[in-house]
Amino acid sequence: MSEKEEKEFLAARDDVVKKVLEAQPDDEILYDLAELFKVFGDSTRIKILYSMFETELCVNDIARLLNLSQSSVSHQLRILKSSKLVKFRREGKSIFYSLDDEHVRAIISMGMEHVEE
Amino acid sequence: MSEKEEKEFLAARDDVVKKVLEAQPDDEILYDLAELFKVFGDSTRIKILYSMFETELCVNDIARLLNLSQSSVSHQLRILKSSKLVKFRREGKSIFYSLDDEHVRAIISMGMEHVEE
DNA sequence: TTAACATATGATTATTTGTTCATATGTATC
DNA sequence: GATACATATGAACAAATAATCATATGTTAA
Repeated sequence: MSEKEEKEFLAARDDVVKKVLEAQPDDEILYDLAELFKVFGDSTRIKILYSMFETELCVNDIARLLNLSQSSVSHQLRILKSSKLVKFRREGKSIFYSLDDEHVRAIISMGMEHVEE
Repeated sequence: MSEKEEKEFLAARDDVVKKVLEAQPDDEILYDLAELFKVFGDSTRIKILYSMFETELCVNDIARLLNLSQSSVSHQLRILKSSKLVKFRREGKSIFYSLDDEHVRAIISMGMEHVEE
């Protein structure tokens, strides 16, 4: 590369960087996005989410199903709740959890497609 | 709840648990799925991925763009590479990275929709 | 209101992980 | 080959986090 070409290359890169920077969402949004994926990024939580793919389950169901302590399930459900990934309703002594919306299913399905390649 | 109702309730729950267990993918798959989302679950990596949404970038571009050290970017790109989320090509001294496939964009977009609610 | 059951939560601990610093590898130009 | 530049990598350290244990809260039925 000649010296002139070199200069042009650098200027071109600067241009690209500047444009990308303008198109980039606010840091805050990207931070929230990462936080969201972090919730999906634990195998216990993924198992819990997946078990609710077709039906609602109570805490005890999940604990037995996945061979986890009640405490552990409860802790994880709290995280899933606060990320709005699951909703719940009380019925007597039990509390039934289910996936909050179609986004959750869609995100998991997309991930599955990538993994199953 | 009468004692009989109680018994029926427990039997019904057992049934549900059994059915869910049968429908659940292998642990190995769910583990891989969690590992995949874990990669998306860091704000530095999300920023890197997002910056490549429209165009390929070299390591130095990304470092300047996101105000990160070259080393840090390189480490993260290694993780993104091994998860098959980005591909790359060499051009002279530089190495240009880009998103590997449409799944990556789709997963990020889905996440964005959830976050932006 | 007490006993029994279901779920939630706080503190502690062990593990995982992202960044930094130093250095190595790879490429082009002289 | 020597130099300069771009990227990769290994080791070490600090911060984040999931499981466990103990205990608290909430609900039902006697």
